[in-house]
Amino acid sequence: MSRTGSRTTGRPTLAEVARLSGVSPITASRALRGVSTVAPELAQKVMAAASSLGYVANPAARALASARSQSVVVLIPSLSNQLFIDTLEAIHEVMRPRGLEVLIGNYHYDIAEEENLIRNYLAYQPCGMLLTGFERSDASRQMLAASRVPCVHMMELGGEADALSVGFSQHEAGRAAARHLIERGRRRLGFIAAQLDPRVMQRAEGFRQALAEAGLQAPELEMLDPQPSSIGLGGTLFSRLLAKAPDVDGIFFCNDDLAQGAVLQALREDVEVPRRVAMVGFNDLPASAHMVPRLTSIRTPRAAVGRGAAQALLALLDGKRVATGQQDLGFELMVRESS
Amino acid sequence: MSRTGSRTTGRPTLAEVARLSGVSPITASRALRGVSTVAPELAQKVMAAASSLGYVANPAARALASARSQSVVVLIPSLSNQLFIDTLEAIHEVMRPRGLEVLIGNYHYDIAEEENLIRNYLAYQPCGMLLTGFERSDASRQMLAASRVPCVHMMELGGEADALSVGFSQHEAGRAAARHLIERGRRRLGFIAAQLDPRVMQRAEGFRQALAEAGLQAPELEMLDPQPSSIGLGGTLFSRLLAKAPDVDGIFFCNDDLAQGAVLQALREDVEVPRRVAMVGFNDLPASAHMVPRLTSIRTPRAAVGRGAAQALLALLDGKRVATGQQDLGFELMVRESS
DNA sequence: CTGAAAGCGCTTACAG
DNA sequence: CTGAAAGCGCTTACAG
Repeated sequence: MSRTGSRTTGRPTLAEVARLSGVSPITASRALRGVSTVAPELAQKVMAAASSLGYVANPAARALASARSQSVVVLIPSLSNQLFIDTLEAIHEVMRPRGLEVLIGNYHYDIAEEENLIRNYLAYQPCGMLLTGFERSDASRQMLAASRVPCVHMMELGGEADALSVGFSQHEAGRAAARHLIERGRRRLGFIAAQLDPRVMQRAEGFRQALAEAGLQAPELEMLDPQPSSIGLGGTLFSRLLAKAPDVDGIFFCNDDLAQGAVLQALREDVEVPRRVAMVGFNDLPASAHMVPRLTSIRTPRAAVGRGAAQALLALLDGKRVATGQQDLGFELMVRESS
Repeated sequence: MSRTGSRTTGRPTLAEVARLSGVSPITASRALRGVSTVAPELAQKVMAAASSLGYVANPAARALASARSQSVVVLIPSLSNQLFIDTLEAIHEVMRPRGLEVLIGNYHYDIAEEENLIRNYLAYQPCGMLLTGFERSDASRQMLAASRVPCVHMMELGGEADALSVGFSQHEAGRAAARHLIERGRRRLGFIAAQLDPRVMQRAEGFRQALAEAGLQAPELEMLDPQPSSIGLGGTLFSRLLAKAPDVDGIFFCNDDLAQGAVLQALREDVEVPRRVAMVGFNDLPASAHMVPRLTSIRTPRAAVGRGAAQALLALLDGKRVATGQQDLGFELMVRESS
């Protein structure tokens, strides 16, 4: 009946493109998706018709018909940590040119929230998922497995045997920080950390191991605070550690914002850095190289992680079995003035 | 034929929920969407069936049938400016509980890229759009108008008569910065800016106007650089301005990262702040209150802008005509040590 | 290499 | 307040 069709969108449809180019809708569909079986001349015609009409495929119809959307879900624990912003940008740069939409889910370091996000996003039938690390609820793991959506894990290495991951060894990074301070002649090494997510704790372990290897264990010089990491907290924890253990002569911070807060607090309290206390940060956030003194920090390959994870996922989607399960992108110690 | 149905998703469907609760699919649909005409007892049954099956509606099917998705598109010029992160978070906090998905488009301060994003996102049939400011291409404007998708503009006030906006007066903010410095007795006022997007230029105008009102115009003390704003650039521009005009005694920075870079550079060059040069930043980013000296800055209501814009859009969707076209959320001058 | 038929899982009108 | 019918705009299988 109703050709008055208030149900239609007004946007050009595949059928119109097909009509204009004199082929069937299926052929038009194939041509537009770049399916190779279409004769080049027909494909040309279809492309021309599509662009002359300003045709853009309806993603909902496409998803419904194929039971798979052109969306990739990325789950990250925080948006306020610059770290993940860089990773997200890199993911976008890889995915968008391929016509894939990136759905971002921030679970605020809350495993139950991540589970809800997974439940909801699975309904979108994403063609792939990019996850942060390996810690999640059993329910999350089951939903993910049942959905058979291809996943790539970011930031950490490891996980189950068949898991794909792109990241670096958090443990080794923590170790490298400690060894650098030890090589600089420091003997009373502190560790200041916040958030305390799995990756922070892996760095803590690496740090402790290096101290143990050098016979310099000092659990009394650790300040672990579960609050979110921030500049303000870094200053506070630094003051507290110094008051409690005036002989501390080197500190590793689990994130640069803490280190930045500490170096500013030191300036305020006239504590000489690095003469009295050397400092090493983590992530090498943009501000660190400009601090006074300039912060030594471990530069993490966060953009490369996003890019690598996105590319690994694309390879999976293209049916290319990815060669290696774990991609270790390493890290780099940027030695500056604070150590 | 194929009840082997590899086309189905395996996920529970509305039909199954309907069968389990003994109603028709339409009634189940209505109950799940909270359409009020459904008898409470039936609605109860449907809800129970849905949750026992773990039913989550297929957004693609929903969007296809209703010609409208449950997605809201947010277009922002940058992700590396903490400013927009806070706005995005606030938007998510309002939208997600309502079951709306937030699609984020970053156009990197590039109007042509914004146009592409609009073209592509319109295919998703979003139920609404949140835009940054009013500057965009004619094509963008036409597509938006033709789509009839409800829009709310963020950050700036103004626009066309029927435009909805939530923000604050960038012009007044620039003026307030200048007046504060003048009240502090400063007479040679500089302006350091980067990115030079429309909002920066509006602040510049306000700043200039206040100088003019006080007879203190000094165009030679303006350093405008189109590069992206960053801490490093702030330090560089500050050094350059000081070298060029040693008598500058107050500076307004269009963004806090520039001001942070300048205050750190001043520390390095032994330029006393505020004795020799007072500084006022913009946005009051988290690090500013911790600088040495602590930065005076204009705190912008970025989370409130996101929240307000999201709520205004929801009101529009609910058919409540929003009372006011412009929502001025103001700003606050945070006076600290640098001025 | 191309196409006619069927169907993806919902909601929109329209009745009653 | 409830439902049978039709349709949203694509793609999947199946033929040829």
